[in-house]
Amino acid sequence: MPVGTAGTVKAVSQDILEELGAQIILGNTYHLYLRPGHELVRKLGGLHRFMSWDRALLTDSGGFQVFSLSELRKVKEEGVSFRSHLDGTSHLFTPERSMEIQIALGADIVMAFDECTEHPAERDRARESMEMTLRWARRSKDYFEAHKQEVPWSESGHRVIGSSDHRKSGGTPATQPGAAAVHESITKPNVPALFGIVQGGMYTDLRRESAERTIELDFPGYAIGGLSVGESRAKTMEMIGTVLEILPKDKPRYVMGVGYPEEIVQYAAMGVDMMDCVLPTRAARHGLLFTSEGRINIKNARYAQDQGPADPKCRCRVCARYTRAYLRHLFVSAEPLAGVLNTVHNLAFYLDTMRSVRHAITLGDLSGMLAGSVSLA
RNA sequence: GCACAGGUGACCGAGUGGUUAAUGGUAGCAGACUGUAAAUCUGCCGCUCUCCGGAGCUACGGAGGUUCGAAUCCUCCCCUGUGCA
Repeated sequence: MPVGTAGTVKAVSQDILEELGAQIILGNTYHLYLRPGHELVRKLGGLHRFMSWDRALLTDSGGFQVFSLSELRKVKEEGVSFRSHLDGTSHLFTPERSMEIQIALGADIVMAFDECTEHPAERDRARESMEMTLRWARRSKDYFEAHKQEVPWSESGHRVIGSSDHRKSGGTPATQPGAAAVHESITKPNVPALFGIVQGGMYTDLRRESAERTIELDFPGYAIGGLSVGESRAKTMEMIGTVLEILPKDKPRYVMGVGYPEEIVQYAAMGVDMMDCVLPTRAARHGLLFTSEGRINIKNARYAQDQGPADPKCRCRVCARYTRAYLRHLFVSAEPLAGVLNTVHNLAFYLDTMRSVRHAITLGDLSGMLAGSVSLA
């Protein structure tokens, strides 16, 4: 899942995301609450409609910002008080508030408000954090069940611009004739789903307990959070493996915030269904490209006269059209197009990788990909 | 020709007797980035060695000089800009 924190997957437009085959993207509660404000988004018909994205949308609860904005927040039982990174104003985030905002945004998948435990964390601290996340999960669910609303603008999958009540008019696209056909086969549930989040630091028994007690709350999907926060990859794998043994296989299992191409293939092979990561998009804007030949830093002098595509095996529109020499020039020149093209390629690479994973799963054999994944990046 | 103002490392530009191989930028070279405070951040950036602690050279237009010590003060010369002839 490409990450689109502020209602946009940075540097690429929605039509390109569709072309790349992205089926779902993320939005972020904290960021959209601060700007432009969830009430405004609700008033404008929900986040799908606001950003013209009629495929699936998942909103993160703000739990990660508890971790990443640690300088600007204070965690209490009731919730987390943040000082806005934009203007310094104070805001209280509670599980109920997070749900209220996410419901207003109108995402298809809503995440429980959790505390992303920092690393390293002492055992007692990790337990305390895990317990808090469990209590917040309960509160998130209670509020969500009592207040959830139909997901706006995603019923038919038809893209309808300029009509706020297209469903009432029979779902007929009001404008953009022909556009509907592109997404005709895509249907989404009307009712949003709330996912619980497993925490527990880097302690297998806490992870296990967190998973078991989160399952007791009975969510339609489960996420594993608090990973890739500085621990070794072996540790990440250990935690994922431990939790996957417990989480039900017939529900989506989502590892939050991972990873490098070779990592996400491994996680998928372990049984992970969903992942999101800023890496392909952020790295792209910083000049790092993921290719079948490994990572390349496009700003390196060695590419100044390289007439080949970013990735000779990639079939994306960027690789089909532009040379490494040109991509380097754009980056070195700080041209905005550099970030755009690099992002398109990296997302293509990630989404292609996952398409291959799905294909391999369909064929019943992921081992070949795993063997080959060493060369992925 | 005269009068002012200047000449600093690839470039711009601080520094006006001593912690100065010389502040800052830019350019250049490389690295980091994992539920996005990130089109961001970090390192290197005179030359030669290095056991990476450092060592030795050469440097602030040129040549002399003053001084224990000079990019900084003095003399002459060269060059640039502006104004006047």
